[in-house]
Amino acid sequence: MSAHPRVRLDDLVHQPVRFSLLAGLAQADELEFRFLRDTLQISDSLLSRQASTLEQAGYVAIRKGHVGKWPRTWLSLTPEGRNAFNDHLRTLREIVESPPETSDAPGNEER
Amino acid sequence: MSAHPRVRLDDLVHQPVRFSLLAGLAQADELEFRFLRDTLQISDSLLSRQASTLEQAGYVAIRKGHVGKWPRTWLSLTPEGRNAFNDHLRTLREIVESPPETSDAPGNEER
DNA sequence: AAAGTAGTTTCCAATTAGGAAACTACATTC
DNA sequence: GAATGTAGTTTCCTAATTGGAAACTACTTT
Repeated sequence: MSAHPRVRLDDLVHQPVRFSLLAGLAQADELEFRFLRDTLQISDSLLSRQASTLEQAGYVAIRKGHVGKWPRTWLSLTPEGRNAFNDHLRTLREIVESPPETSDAPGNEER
Repeated sequence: MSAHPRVRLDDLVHQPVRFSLLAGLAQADELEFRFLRDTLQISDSLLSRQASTLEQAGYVAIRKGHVGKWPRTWLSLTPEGRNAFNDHLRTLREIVESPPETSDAPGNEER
């Protein structure tokens, strides 16, 4: 018996804040920390930690630079991050679309 | 400033076990408790609790009956459950598809 | 010196997930 | 009629997660 597709869902990707963050990055080369914080409507501390989490997982790259003299941080998706995100979307679709197996193989008669 | 679609995600729907359960029910009129337990590969206790959670939320109907003399339980989606699930899918797509707002409205100049 | 920018880290409370074990209620078997 | 099996349900418990607040770092401007 094969595993239910659910078990292939990536918790790191599934969590709504991170899912939205990755979805944003999947459509832009790079996004600013503050832009993400504002559009996702979360605190600095939360974004900072979620970004670190995703960076540690190898899903997101964090680039530090300056605009004028001010520090600034940009996030982008790594290739692995893009794969993880796309795989996750595929799995979600699979869960939504695959009909429940009627399992009328031998050995499943009513009792 | 309008809310990010993420905030419209329904936690009750989003959680992977419940998401998969609802996805299954969305494609079948009714499914047996044991069938769901086996295909989702979870313990009886977990399915029992998730089913109750979804029932209390009004998303799932639980029907008790007998097959021969043995008790049996079937789950089905209520209309509200179907709406909640479909809304959730719409929101997921919206998050995935809506490009990050470049927000070049006045007042967003570089510093 | 004080206040502001741009985050980061620590702290904390609240919630959740999920298995194990115990329990209910009825049916069958020895 | 005592033990065992079916079909769940409830209670117990541990581990992990979520997310804001507050404190902190480091540099800049007033």
